[in-house]
Amino acid sequence: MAEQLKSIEEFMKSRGFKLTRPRRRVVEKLLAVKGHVTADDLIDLLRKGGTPVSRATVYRTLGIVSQSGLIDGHDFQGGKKVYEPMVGRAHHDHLFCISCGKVIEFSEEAIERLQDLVVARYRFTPVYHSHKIFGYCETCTPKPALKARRS
Amino acid sequence: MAEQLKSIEEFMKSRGFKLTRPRRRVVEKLLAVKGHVTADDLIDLLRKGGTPVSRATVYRTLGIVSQSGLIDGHDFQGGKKVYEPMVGRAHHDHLFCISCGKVIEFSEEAIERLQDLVVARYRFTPVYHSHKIFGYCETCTPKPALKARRS
DNA sequence: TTAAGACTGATACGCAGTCTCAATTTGATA
DNA sequence: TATCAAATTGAGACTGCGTATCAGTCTTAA
Repeated sequence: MAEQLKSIEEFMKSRGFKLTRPRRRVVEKLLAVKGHVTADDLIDLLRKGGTPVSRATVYRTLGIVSQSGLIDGHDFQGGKKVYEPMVGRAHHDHLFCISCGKVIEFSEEAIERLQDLVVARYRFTPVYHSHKIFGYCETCTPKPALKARRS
Repeated sequence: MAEQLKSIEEFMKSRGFKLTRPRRRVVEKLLAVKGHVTADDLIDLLRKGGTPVSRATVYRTLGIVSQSGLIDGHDFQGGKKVYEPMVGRAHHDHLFCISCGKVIEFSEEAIERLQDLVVARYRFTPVYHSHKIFGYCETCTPKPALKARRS
């Protein structure tokens, strides 16, 4: 955990940013939460935790740290970005349940390698990618015996 | 083209929607444009074409038709959705150049099949997916001889 | 201590997309 | 063809995420 913070601090230094107290609060809170959080979640958590940080700073900090690859931002529902720490974690992609909102992580080395082939084919230099599969999770999948869910 | 419109009309009928004149205008314009268009592009094109359709109707129509899989909506830049007709086209995914905005389509059967394995593993019922690779296209990729582009 | 520059926070703003609701259109039926 | 209930439309108000602004604060180095 302190290790993770250190990585982020180093990244920021290398880019000429300072890890100020408000920024540290944002990053620490993000690292402390497991799973996905929105910017507003963080703002709330910080305020409730007695260490409020302004919206602007939260957004700015997330923006800066996102560039490092140490945290990832995803857009699942459209219009609300969720963040998750990636420090020390392997890359993964997501299944998103369009009924209950559940997020399942998956990683498939073979897909990653095929992506390498694809980008090579187009002489494209990849920076990051987003691979999301939307559908119904096991519990939300309409059972054959039941009426199909009305969309 | 008329064929494509027919497919869309059938889909709408099957869902209890009418293909009214404003909706037909939106769909026809979308089919006429090759490549990607935003909702605002369509609104402009329709107005300039002398057959204006209100924002609300354009958005509603795109929303309805999107459900059919006959048109696809993508979110490349975050905050502005682009649509493309898919009628009679094979599924494909995208490379997006974060420097010039160029969009390259690719399709990789092997990746699609691996996705099937992934969803089966989690007993997930896929409805649609989005696989985007962001980076630099051939012309925007910084050449080794040149200074690296500042992000 | 001081000055330059980075950062913060309150809030105004931008903008894509949705909602509202009165007016209009549609299409099934008589 | 006339009628009417239901669906749709359009103008514009509204929502909500995220960004820009800018005066005031904090750092840092001399």
